[in-house]
Amino acid sequence: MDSFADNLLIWYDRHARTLPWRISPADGKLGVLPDPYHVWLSEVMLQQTTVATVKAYFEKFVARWPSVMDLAAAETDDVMKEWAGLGYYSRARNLKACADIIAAEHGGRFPQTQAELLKLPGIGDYTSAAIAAIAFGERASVVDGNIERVATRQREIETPLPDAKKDCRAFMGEVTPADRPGDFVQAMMDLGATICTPRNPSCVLCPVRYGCGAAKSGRQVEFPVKAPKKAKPTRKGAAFVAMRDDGAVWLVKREDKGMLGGMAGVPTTDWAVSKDGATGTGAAPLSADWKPHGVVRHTFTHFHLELEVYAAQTEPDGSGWWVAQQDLHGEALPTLMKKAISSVLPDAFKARA
DNA sequence: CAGGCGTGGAG
DNA sequence: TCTCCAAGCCT
Repeated sequence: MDSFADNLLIWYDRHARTLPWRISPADGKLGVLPDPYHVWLSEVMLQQTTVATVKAYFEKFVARWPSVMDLAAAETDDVMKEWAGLGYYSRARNLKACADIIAAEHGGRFPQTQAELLKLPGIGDYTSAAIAAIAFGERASVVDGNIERVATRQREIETPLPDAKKDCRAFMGEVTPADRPGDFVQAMMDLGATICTPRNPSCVLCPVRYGCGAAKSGRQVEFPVKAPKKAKPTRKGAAFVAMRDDGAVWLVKREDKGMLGGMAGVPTTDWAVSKDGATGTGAAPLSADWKPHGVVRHTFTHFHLELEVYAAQTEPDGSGWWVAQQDLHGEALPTLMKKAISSVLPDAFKARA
């Protein structure tokens, strides 16, 4: 009894993180699997998003929609409002679409195999395997960023990501136990998050250090090897904060496709497409005495944005709605939009009593 | 299949 | 300030 899995699970039973969507070894419910709804919701939120950020969102969602049937009965706009600030907004639309399918076609119960889960919107290779393993005990092949790091270090896999992913999957196929596969993948992720970290890994505390090729050679931080990144271009655009006499702000709903799709915001130029220069009040959605309020800088995954913000007292026409300043926090406003509005109205999103 | 798609924290 | 990046998915 000295396998990779044994060593890792012994460590996990002592050091597992306590997380709101998880049944921890510390809960004393050995063998009890967590609610698939909780696993699914947390896994979708955790896609490219930190645990620290997700916790509060997860708690809010579960409090408001305790089951997948509740989420299916919700309005999409309300889901977008609760998701605001979490990013990657297509996840929220897919989340709702997935809940609708589970309610309508699966009687409110999640499919129990990776293959079936994979068919659902917003559930890909990783998430389907994670739900199957954690919620249903399937010995599925789970590979996420943490596991890629652990695997490439264990085996000193020199192939750059993402090509190394199949080697990582092979590694997981070798080490994943038939017993407790869900705990095992969570243990791998906890190890990657707390011990086998990108920088300054704590190898001296690692339960699987003796089998680790990179620890032996001292090349831990050289793995995983990644393809070089492309430089981010800088794009420019303009945003228009239209205000009514009573201070209310004019919002519009953005198109479902593209940047910040389906979210609310102030009117902007088409900065998602324009490479540059589409700024200035000439591009304003309506003519008014626009006053410049400086530039908001924001960085997305693949470009930097310099957004010139203009403000005016004006009555826009077209589709949109007025929102009193004290109600702005309840709208589906992405962080960029909160920044733009705050540059004109510094107190708009200040903490409320 | 390479690129689109957010955000906030760490170093 | 800037770079990296955190439990990826979709097209």
